[in-house]
Amino acid sequence: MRRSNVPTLQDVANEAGVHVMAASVVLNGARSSARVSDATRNRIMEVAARLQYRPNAVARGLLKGRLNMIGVVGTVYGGNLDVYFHEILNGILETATDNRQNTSILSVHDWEGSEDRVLEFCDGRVDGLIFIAPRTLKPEFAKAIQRSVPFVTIHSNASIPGVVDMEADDEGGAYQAVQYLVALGHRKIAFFPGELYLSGSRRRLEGYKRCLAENGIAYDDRLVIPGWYTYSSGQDRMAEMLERDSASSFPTALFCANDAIAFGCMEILAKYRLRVPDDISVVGFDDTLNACMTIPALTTVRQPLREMGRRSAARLIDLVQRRDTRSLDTDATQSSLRPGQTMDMFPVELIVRGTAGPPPALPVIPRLLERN
Amino acid sequence: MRRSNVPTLQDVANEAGVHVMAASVVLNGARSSARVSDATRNRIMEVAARLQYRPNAVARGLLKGRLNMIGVVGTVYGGNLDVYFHEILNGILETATDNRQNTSILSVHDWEGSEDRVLEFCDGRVDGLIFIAPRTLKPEFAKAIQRSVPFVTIHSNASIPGVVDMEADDEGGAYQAVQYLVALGHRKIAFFPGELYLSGSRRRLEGYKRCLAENGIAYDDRLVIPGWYTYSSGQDRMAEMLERDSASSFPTALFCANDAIAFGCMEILAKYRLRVPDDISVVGFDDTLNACMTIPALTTVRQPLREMGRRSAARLIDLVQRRDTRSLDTDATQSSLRPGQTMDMFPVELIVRGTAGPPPALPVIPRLLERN
DNA sequence: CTGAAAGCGCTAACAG
DNA sequence: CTGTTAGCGCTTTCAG
Repeated sequence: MRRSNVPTLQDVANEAGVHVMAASVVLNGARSSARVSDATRNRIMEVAARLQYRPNAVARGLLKGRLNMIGVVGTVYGGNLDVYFHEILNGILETATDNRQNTSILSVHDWEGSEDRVLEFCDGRVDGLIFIAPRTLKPEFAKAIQRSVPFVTIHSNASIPGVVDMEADDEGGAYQAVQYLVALGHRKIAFFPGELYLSGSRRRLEGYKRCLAENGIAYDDRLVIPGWYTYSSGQDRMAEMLERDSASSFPTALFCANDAIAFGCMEILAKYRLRVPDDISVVGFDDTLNACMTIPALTTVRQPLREMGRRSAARLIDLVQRRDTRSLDTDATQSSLRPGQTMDMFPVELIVRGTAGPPPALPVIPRLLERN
Repeated sequence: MRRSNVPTLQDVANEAGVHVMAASVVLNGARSSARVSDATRNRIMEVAARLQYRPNAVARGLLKGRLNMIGVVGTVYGGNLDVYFHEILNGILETATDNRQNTSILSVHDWEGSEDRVLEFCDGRVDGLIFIAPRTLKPEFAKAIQRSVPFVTIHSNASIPGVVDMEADDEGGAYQAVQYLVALGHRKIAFFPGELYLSGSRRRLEGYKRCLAENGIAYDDRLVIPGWYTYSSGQDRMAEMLERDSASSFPTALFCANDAIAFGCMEILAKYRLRVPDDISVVGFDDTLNACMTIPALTTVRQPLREMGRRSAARLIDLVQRRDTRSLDTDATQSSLRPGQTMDMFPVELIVRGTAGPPPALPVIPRLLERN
C-alpha cells in the first residue's frame, strides 16, 4: 500500500532503467561508489533530480536501527514548559543541529504517571533520550528505558548507576549568594528553596546553612519556606511571609532557589510597597534569559543551562554512536568525552545586578496596596 | 542485521509458539481481535508481558506511512528560540499530547539557506509541519514540502494558496494600544515596528497610522524606527533615539511591536534615568510569559500565542487524518474545523498593567548613567 | 563491475 | 477462524 506520492528509489530506478540497488549506491554515497559506471551514475542522478527524489528517513531508520533523532523529556509545570527548560532546549538544539540530529520533545505532567508514554516514545522513534529534571526515575523504569535506548539526565534527582548526569554546583552557588548578602550587611536572610525533596534544593539549603554557620548567624527555620519552583509559588510564599511576620521580624534579604520564585516574590513585594533593593534585597538562581529584563535586573547565581544542554546532547550522541559501533572498536579513547564519568559538574557564578543592596537603616513596614 | 536487543514480535511469537501475525493481531487490538482463541491470546499476552515487548514505532510507521509525529519549524534569533516561540510550542505540545502525537522540532537560522534541511526533515519522519513565522516561503519550496506532507503556518509572511495560516489582529491591536496612549494624553508616540518587510509589522504600522489620523495627530516618520524583533534591537534603537533627539522633541510614549523590543527599550531608558511610566510610557505587543515579570509589569497587547499553537496543531492533525482517509470519506463535514478556510484570525486584547501613564507635565531630560 | 536476492519489524491481504 | 504470503522503502550481502 503506497501511501504518499513522493518518488521512491524504485521509481528512480525504473525511470533510469537500472536496478534499485544501483540507484541506492549512487544516491547515498555508500563506500563503494565506484561500483557504478559513470554513464549510469549520471543517468541516475539526472532522474533523481528531475523527480526530486529524497530518501525516506523512516525506511532507512528501520534498516539501520537509527533515526538520527534525539528525544528530550521535560516536565511541564502548570501547563508550561518554563524558561529553564527552554534554555536547556536551546543548547540541545544547537548541538543536535551541528551533528545533523533531529530533536523530538515529549512533555510530561508528572513522571509517575507517564512512564508508559516515555517508554512508547523510545520505541524506535528516538535513538536516545535526555531527561530534564526527572523527579523520580524508578530503577526498574530506568532499566526498561536502557533496554531500548541510552539516556542521560540533567538535574537528575537521584543518581542512576552508569547514567551520566549534568549538575551545577548548587551548594557552592547558594553559599556564594548568601555570602554576598552577608557581606552587604544582611543578617536576616530568608530562603525559598523550592521543593525540598529534590536533591538540588537540599544542596542549596546546605550551602545556605554552611554560609550562615561560617558567619556566626543562627539558622532560623522560620526563614526557610519550601514550595515549588514556580512564579506563583514565589508569590504565595512571599504573601504568606508578609502576612505572618511583623515588621521587626521580617527579613532584609531573600535568597530564592530559582529566578521564577524570585520574580514571584518581587511581584508581591511591589504590591506591598516594598522597594527592591532599597527596602529588601532579592537574589535568584539560574540566570534565565529574563533575569536581565526586569528593572532593576535580577542579581542571581548563573547556572550554565545552555551549556548543560549542549553537553548533554553531545554526551548522548556519543553514547548512541558508541552503541552503533560497539563491536567494531573496543578502543574507548576515540571520544573526547570520558565515558566512565557519570556526573558532569558545571560551575556556577554569582551575577551581580541590581536587586541586592545593603539592608535598610530602619525596619520597613509592608503595606498592601488595595489593587494593582 | 538486528541492531537492538529489544524483543520483537517475532520473538514473542516464537516464544509463545504461534505465528507472528497472531501476535500482531493480539497485541495491537486490530479490528478483528476475536480472530484468536482465548487460550492463544492469553499465552501471547503473557509472553509479551514477560518479555516486555513494545511495538517498534518505526516499523509500523514505514508500513502505515505515518509516524504520529508533527514537526515544528521555528527560527532561532541570535542563537535563541525566544519566548514567543516557546509559548506557541507550549500550545502545540498540549494539543499534540492530547491527540497522542509526538512533536519534533527543527530550528533554522535563516529560511533561505535551510530549505534542504527542512525538506530532509519531512522525508518520512514527520506526518506534517507547522511553520512558525517563516520569513519567505518561496512558492516552489512550499510546493516541494506539500508533495511530502501537509503543513500550516503561524504568522506566515505571505499567504500561500491553500495553506492554513494563523494570524492575530495586528492592525486592530496596534490601534488599541495607540488609542490607549492617546486617551492618556500622549501626542508624541514613537513606534518601534520591528522588521518592516514583514507583513505583520506593516499591519501594526497601519493601525498606528490610522489611530493617529483619527485623532488628528500628524504622522512623523522620525518617530518610527524599524529594527528587528529582538531585545538587543530595542536597546539599540532606543539608544539611537535618545542620542539623536533633544529633550523637547523626545516622545512621551513608546509603542513597541513586541515585548522583547519593549524590554530592550526599558533597559536603556533606565540607563538614562528615565522612569517608566512617570517620565515615559511603554506599551508592548504579544504578552509573552515574562510580560508580567517586570516591575512595573508591562502594558501590552495580548496575542493568544498558546491558543494559536493549539489551533495550528489541531488543524494539522486534521489535515494529516484527512490525507490518510482521503479516498474513504469524501464527506468533509466530519471535522469541526472548516477545511476551506485558509486563515484563522485571532483576536487581540490590550492588557493594561503598569508601564503606561499620563505624559509628564514638563519635558524630561535623559541623562546617561556612567555605568549600570 | 553488475544483478539478484534477503531482510529490518510490522501489518494487510489473501487463501485454507 | 487460522495460517500464509507479500510488501512498506531502503541497504547489504552474496552470486554472476
